[in-house]
Order: sequence, then C-alpha cells, then structure tokens
Amino acid sequence: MAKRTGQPTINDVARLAGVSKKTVSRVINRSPLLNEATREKVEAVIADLAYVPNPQARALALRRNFLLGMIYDNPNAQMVLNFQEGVLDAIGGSEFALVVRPVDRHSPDLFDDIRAFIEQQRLYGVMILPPLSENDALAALFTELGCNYVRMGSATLDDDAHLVQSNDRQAVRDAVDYLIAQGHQRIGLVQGPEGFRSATEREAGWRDAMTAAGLPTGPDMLARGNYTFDTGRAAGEQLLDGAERFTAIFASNDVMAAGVLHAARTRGLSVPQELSIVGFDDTAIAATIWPPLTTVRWPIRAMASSAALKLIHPEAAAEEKSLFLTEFVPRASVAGV
Amino acid sequence: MAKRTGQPTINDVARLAGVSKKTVSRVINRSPLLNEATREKVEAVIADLAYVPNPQARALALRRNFLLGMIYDNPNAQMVLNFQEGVLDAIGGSEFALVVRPVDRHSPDLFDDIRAFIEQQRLYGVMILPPLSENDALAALFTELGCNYVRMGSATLDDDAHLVQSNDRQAVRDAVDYLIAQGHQRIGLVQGPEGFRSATEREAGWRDAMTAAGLPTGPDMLARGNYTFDTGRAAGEQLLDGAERFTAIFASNDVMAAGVLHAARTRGLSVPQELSIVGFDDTAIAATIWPPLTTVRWPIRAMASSAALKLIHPEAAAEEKSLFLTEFVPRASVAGV
DNA sequence: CAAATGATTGACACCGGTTTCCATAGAGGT
DNA sequence: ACCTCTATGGAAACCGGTGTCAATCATTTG
Repeated sequence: MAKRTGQPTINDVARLAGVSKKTVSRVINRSPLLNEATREKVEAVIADLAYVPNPQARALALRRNFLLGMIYDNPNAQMVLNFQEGVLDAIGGSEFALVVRPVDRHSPDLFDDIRAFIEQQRLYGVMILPPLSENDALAALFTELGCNYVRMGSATLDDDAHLVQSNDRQAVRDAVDYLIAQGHQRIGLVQGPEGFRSATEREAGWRDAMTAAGLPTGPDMLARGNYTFDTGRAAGEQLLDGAERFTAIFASNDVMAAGVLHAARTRGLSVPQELSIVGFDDTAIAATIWPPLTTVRWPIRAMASSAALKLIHPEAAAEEKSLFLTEFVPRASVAGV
Repeated sequence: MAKRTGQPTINDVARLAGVSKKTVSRVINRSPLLNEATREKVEAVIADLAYVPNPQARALALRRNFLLGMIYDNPNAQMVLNFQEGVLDAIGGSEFALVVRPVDRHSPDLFDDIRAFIEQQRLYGVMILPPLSENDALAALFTELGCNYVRMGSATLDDDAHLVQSNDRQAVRDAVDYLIAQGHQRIGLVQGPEGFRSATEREAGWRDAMTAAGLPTGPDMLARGNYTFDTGRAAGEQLLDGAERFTAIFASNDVMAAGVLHAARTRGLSVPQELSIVGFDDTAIAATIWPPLTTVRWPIRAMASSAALKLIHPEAAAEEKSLFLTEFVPRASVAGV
C-alpha cells in the first residue's frame, strides 16, 4: 500500500501515529495548542521513521524557501571560505542551506546573471560580499526583485537592516599610527581599486594618520592596485622605484602586501630591516609568507554569521547595528627605524 | 482577481495565453508534440510576464530538486574556491544551484551532520572533495541514503560513475624525475596525512622515481605533514635538521611546500641555490610566495565541472572514465645541482 | 462520404506539505 | 444537569507545478 521507496511522508507518520496530517504538522511546527501526550506519540513515530519534512513541499506551501544565497567575486579565496564557514556557524543545525554563486563583476552580463539566479532560485535572502556589495545599483536590483539582502561593507552603505559593517578607516589609522610610533616617516600606500568603498575607507585611514602626524601624503606616496597579487606587486614596484625611499608601506589587503614583499625582494630590499610592510585582512597568506605579515584582522567569519542571522531573523537583527571591530595583528614584517 | 504580489504563476501565463496550464508546462519542458503557433504564443506571454517556473513546485512534482551539494573540509581555500567555480562552469545557465557544506572531518558528529544535511535538503547529488572523498564509509553512507554522489580522487576509489580521478602518482614521478635530471640525489619527501589516498599515491610516485634511479628512500628521507602550513614547516624542519643534507624536497601539496620554504629560511638556507622545493596543486600560493614555487598543476576546476556533469547527466557520463591529467609547472624554486 | 489515423490539447489527480474552517470533546460555571 | 468556552483533531482546499489519459480536431484512406 504505502510504497516504501524514498523517505517517509507526513502521511506515513500520521497513519502510524493514528492522527491526522494536520496534527503531525502541528508537531513539526511546534504549535502550542497541542496535547502533550499526542505530541510525544507523534514525535516517537517521527523518530522511529527518521522522518524529515520535504523541504520543497514546505517551501511551496509556506511560499518561502530555506536557501540563503551568497554572491561573490573576490580574488581572495581565504576570505570567501571564511565567510562560508561563518554562514554555516549561523545556519548550522537549522533547515537552511547555503547556495553560492561566484560571478564576474567585470562581465557585461553581471546584472542579468544575478537577476536570473535570484528569479530562478527564489532565495530566502542573499548576502553580497565586497567588492560587489559596494555597488548601489546591485542593491537596487535586489530591492526591485523583492529579494531580501545583506551587504558586507567597510563603510555605511545602507540602512542597518541591510548592512554588516566593519571599521576599516579607524583600523588603518591605528595600523599607520603604529608604524609612525615605530619611527617611520615615509609610509607609502597601496590603494585598492577605484570606486570601492573599502579602498576609499582604507585610504582615508592612512590619510588621517599621516595628516595628524604632519607627514606627507602627496601623489608620489601612493599607488593603486586592485586587490590582486600582481597589481600589488606592480604598485610596490612603482613606489620602490620612485625618487625617494620608503621605510614602510601599507597595502590595502594581504594579497597586495604579498605583492609588495615580492617587489621588495626583487629589488634586494630586506623586509623588515629595510622596508616594513603592513597588510589588511589577516587571511591565511599573512601567516604563510616570509616574514609573517603584520596585518589587521578583519573578523569576516563573525560578520558572515551576523549577516546570515539578519536574513533569517530580520526582526531581531533589524534594530541591531552590526559594526564589527578589527584587530591589529603585529607580526614580523615591521621593524622600527 | 489575480493578485499581482510576487512572481507570475503558470496559471497567469495560461490565462493570458488562452491555453491550459498543461500546455504551458509543455512549452516550459520543450515537449515536441506542440503546435508551433501555440508555442510561440505562450512563449510571448512568458517573455512578457518575465515568468520563471517556481523551482520548489517543480521539485515537488518531479520528485527531484535541482540542488547540487558540495561537501568539503579542506585546509586549502584556493582549491575549494576553484572547485566552486568549476561547478558553476558546468551548471551555469541551468536551473541547478550549488549548495555548499563545510564540515569538520575530525568531528565525532561528522556522519550525523552529513546525514542530516542530505536528508534535510534532499539534494540531487553531492560532490565530495578530498580528503573526505577518500573515506569509503562516507561513500557507503551516501549509497545508504540513496543520494547520488561523485568523489574527487587521486586514485581509483570507486566505479567510474562515482569518481573523478587524477593521475597523482605519475605526476609526482615525473616531478621527481625532473629533479633527478637536474642532478639531485638526496630528495626528501614531505608526505601527506596517514590514511589519505592522495598522500599514498604521491608517496608512491616519489618511490617510483627514486627507486628507478637507484636513490635512497629510507625512513630518514621523509617526514609526515597533514596538508597544512604548520605541519609542512615542522616536517621541513625535521628533514633539514637531520644528519645528512638534502638538496631537494618534494612536498605533497603547495601549502606544505610553503612551510618547507619557511623552515629553510629560518635555517639560513637559500632557495633554490641551497635547497630546491617542489609542491603539488598549483594553487594561488604557489605563484605568490618567493621564490615562485615549482609545482604540479592539478586541474581542479575542470575536474569540478566533470563531477557536476556526472551528477546532472549520469547516463552520458557513466561510461566515460574521468581521468584528469596533471601538468608540471616549472618555476623558480628549483635549481640544478 | 464515412471511418481511421495522428497530432494537439485539456481535465483531473497528484507531489507533500500548510492553512482554513468546522465538528467534537472536555472543562468550568450556574 | 445544562450551557457556554476552550482545546483539539479532521476534511478539504491550496501552494505551483507535472503525469495520465481521454477528447478534440484536421487529415488521410477505403
């Protein structure tokens, strides 16, 4: 009669427990108006059958599914993976799952791709990683699509309900202050790409510190990269080949800092004796290269958990301002002058 | 009447096109027995409404969903991310989506976690990344759960339908042969963790080459790591602090090779002049460290695409043996003796 | 010209849950 | 003992698609 192929259904549970589907449904959804004895009886059958509600059927009936999306286009693998783990921390034992979608932010089809992704999957909510998160037109697209979203930002990009934020500007200021306290005067900056808030914020932090100390911030003090190793190396070469010598360089992320280190090596400069280098992110590469990189720990994993919770429990999280603080991580790539 | 909240349904399309929902369904599923004029009429309405079928409803009716799972526990972020991109290459414009699940392979709850994940989400199929893929009990669990799976392997772990394989043993043999051709005689090995097929295979490749050349492979020639930077460094220290000097070391993955490089540095050994180092994987770290690492490119992205296709079109892929060939990538971390 | 054939199409049940609405049973009040 | 009131459980509709099978229609054949 009841075919035993596949997993048990709510009907199987109801029949074996001698109750109606509705009662089983009430047990599953923890309805308060339910006889305790009935609940236990049903739960026993559920455990016995190892019954798990069909998520697709639930999604259909509830008109919402249990999929959290994550859209990224990031040269930094470790950051993305840390983010995924953070999301899993949040959705762990729940019925939610994480759907990932790498995209190419330079593709002309970017918006169409994302639109198709959202419309096809009808996600419960989406998390957008930097640098994509800094695109206001993209946020507008999600609003238009009626898709809940959270942006990971390094500055105030949106209202609190849609934002998980970090204090990049202050963090960089602290890091550069540290260099200044070590006696450094000519401190170069490897900027992030144009149009990226994280890049702008980190540059502002550098300017804050340098200006407060009366140090120069002219155009010869900085070079631009786009958060990749190669562009970091090129920026480092540009700075190191300039007329005046730097004693320290702050790079706007760890990968570019590794590029600067590379550039220093090819020029025969020893780090940190002749050049101090500071990065940003504290991803795995920071502790892996030689010398270990002084950097700023960006609490991406905790931020990811927070982002997921904002999507799952918007009512609880809407009020809460999600500002995550960074932490300065001194390692061996900085020396005093 | 028809509430315009949310996205249009198949009924909206049917009504506006003046046909039944079944006909619309036929259009969506490209049924061949359909009048061309009708098809065009319906397609016009679909385009007009920007109608997209509800995947949850489809999943329910078809008794299968369109979610591919990916289970991983890997210290190497770049590899996991490359894998994700490879899967996306395969499922790109289709209705499939990728659900990721990081797990902790040392957790006592590993199997329960994975079982709960599979049962809850009822995935269409799952891809298992190394080193988890090398666990036969885990494969048995998927079989028991009736969940289609593909394992990513460095050796023959399973039948062709469930396996995407690479030729690690031969690849390492070639790499060590290259070192031997450069005049190296004492070539150390940093093994991968015990019980991992990839580690066993790579070790076998090293033995093949050494034995064929009549070179020693005694217990003082190798040290074990577990694919992380720190264990790679420890293994490197163990080898370098041994009685006899090595001129080259092959590490079973890039991250451990970076650890060996680190160990060499702290001992004042210059690379590659005094010590040559070869890694395996060709992940981003290989080109990022200094000197750039000679390594073996492991075509993970293409393998991931193949794995996804095996799940989506098992009939097409079942016959095909998926053996992916590696490529030797000479960079600057090797010098002749 | 009627019947047979084949191509299209639609009515209806169903996937596995949830919700609405109602019937019923038991509790408490007078 | 009678009558509300509340808790509980069931029947049936529904979410948005798909499968089955019969009905319709045009065309070909005897």
